[in-house]
Amino acid sequence: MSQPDCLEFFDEGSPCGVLTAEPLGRVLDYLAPEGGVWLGGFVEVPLGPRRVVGVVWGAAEGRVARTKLRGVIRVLEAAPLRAELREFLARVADYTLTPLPAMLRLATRVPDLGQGPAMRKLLYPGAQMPERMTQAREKVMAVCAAYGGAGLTAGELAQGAGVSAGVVRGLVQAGALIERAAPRDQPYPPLDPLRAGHGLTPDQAQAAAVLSAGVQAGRYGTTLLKGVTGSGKTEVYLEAVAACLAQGRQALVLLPEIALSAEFLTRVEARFGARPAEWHSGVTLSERRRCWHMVAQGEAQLVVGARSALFLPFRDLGLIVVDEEHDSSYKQEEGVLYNARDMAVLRAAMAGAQVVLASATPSLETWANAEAGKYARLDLAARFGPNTLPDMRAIDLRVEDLPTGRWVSPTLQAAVTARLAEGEQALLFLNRRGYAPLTVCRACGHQIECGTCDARMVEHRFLKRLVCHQCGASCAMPEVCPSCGAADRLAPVGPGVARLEEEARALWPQARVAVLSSDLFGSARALKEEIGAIASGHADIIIGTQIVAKGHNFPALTLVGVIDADLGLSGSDLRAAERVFQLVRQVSGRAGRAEKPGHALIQTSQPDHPVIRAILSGAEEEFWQSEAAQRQALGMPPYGRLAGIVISAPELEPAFALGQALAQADAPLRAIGAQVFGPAPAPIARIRGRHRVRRLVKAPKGAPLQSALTAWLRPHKLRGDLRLAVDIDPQSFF
DNA sequence: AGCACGCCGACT
DNA sequence: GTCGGCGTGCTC
Repeated sequence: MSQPDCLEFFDEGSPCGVLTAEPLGRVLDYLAPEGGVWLGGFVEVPLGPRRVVGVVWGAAEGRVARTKLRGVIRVLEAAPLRAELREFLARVADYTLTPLPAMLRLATRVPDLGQGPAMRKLLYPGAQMPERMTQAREKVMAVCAAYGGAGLTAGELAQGAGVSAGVVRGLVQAGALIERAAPRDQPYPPLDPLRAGHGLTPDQAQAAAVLSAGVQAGRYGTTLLKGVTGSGKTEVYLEAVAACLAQGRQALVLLPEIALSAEFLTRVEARFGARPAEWHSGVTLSERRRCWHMVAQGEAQLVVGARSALFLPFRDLGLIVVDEEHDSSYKQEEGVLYNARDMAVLRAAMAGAQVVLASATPSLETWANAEAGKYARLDLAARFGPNTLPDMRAIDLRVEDLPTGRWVSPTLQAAVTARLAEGEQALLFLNRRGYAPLTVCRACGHQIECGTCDARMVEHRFLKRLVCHQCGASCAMPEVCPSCGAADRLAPVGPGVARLEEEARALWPQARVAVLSSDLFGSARALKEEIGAIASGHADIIIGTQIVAKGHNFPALTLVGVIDADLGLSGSDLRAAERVFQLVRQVSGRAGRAEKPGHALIQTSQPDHPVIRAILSGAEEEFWQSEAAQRQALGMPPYGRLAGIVISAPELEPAFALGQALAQADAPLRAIGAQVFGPAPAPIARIRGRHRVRRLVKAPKGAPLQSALTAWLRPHKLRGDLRLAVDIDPQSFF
């Protein structure tokens, strides 16, 4: 074997390093199996009494004597993990301070990886009919004939005919059915990049040409594609996808809220003549397996997926589109804490791919990167000329003087009534993030909280129960106040979706009211159906949380009422202003998509707040500039670096004590000029019975934050039930 | 993560 | 005397 080959291939009996998804923290050495194994190959290895799946990660570490090594059991059929993805996982692990096994688990979340061959037996009608025909046999043959050339498994056939497996087996033996081996996972139908796309305006065509040229160059590059809803962002970046497919490379489109992809997939199908591969929590196990393997074999040209699709084993990735790049759901907040938008840029840089970050309201980080010249920037003009922003006005809640328990001001009420009279739709938007309506006793002021979390309980009128929005625990609505015993004095305070719905039904009894709230739908499918029904006019008034602000098209919608724009403005949240700006802007931009003029009414008690003023004036660049200046002065991201250290334990005491102890030896942090804040209760101070304490570390922009954190935390070994998690670039602050 | 080993309370 | 609680440690 020549020298370079030794780096890539391990001959039978030679030691190799294998990474498994077990939380061991390092690679284990095994002897290569009969026939040898390639670097990156998926293998089954013995681990203690168990057999686990792993990946040949590199040369043997050599810390265990060769004679004591156990052998690889077998090499799996899955395509080996490519160097590009292995390196990417290692880089993400380093950046997020995540153990490598956890990264491998992210990248191999596919069913049946360790299971049998990628082939299965399918049954087809045979040449002859069986000598003895029975009713059961006839049913089987009829089902088989109905599916013709497609072929069915024995199980499917038996189930489809409503007979036992024995009947099918008998027919195979009699030669009436013949078995043929077929690949378990079928390739996706080819997408045609040359199909005529949507007619683009000259503006859009030019932007598409710039993006396509970037893709054709075959190098890394990131472009901010900025344009309001309706400016044709999707059509433009689909042209970049077309250019990528035409090059024979693979493309990935990331979406924040996969529940909203029904319309999107239809648009992709219209553009390319077939549906792309999908990757998100809603797809079936077999579709998931098919997607993963086809991506690895290069048989999936385009994947549309949620953030975890970023870790699919692409063969030749040429383009990543991050749609609605500002969306906070790109930040994974549990388990491996990563930001898919930022990691998409990293992966693209490693794969020599282009990135398109699309948004009407980019995050400050992306805006600043474009400003600094690190990203290119393309601005799309609104499709219907410069005056397509809706007519936006603030409603001063200090003047309107709403009675308690009412959230729709007379001005907003009149506007909605006027829209309904025209047969148009109105949206009442609730910025509910970080905000839970309280259930308060009017007699003594007692507030009902969840038994295991610090979150307040939210009333579900329909269910007549209180539900914790943090852990999902629920309890029956108490009849009397648990504190003072007063009967019938418990009342919800603050606008929850259910309360707003009730008010809307009272104000407009003749109108059809629809509620769009993620917790009302058990599945993405149910949500998709509801959105489709609303878009086609099955509702007059839509009540929703930020779920409606994520790229959906309601043609008859001409009025948006923001119920309480103050909710996100108070408090110490770093991104509060940014988020309110984005949400209101985006949801407002939704009004008047069609020919009818749009209106946005924003209820606020701070109409002079710079954020509200920027929203109303449409002075976007000014908003970002002043926000950027503020962050820069404070040394906050993107002009400084942040990390959260979250310590959790069943009891508050030990968690807090460890938080304190961390301050004792902070030399590694001081060495890089970092400051430590806290310890303080974490954004969610208690989850599922665990108390959470957080310290925040702020470091200068260029500082080696990760290595300093590692050095700082290394001496502290966690005893008992204590857990410690590092959150690089935290998103949540309240 | 599993699954062992190992050292202290309530049972047949 | 044993069964079993889960604390600590190992897996090439």
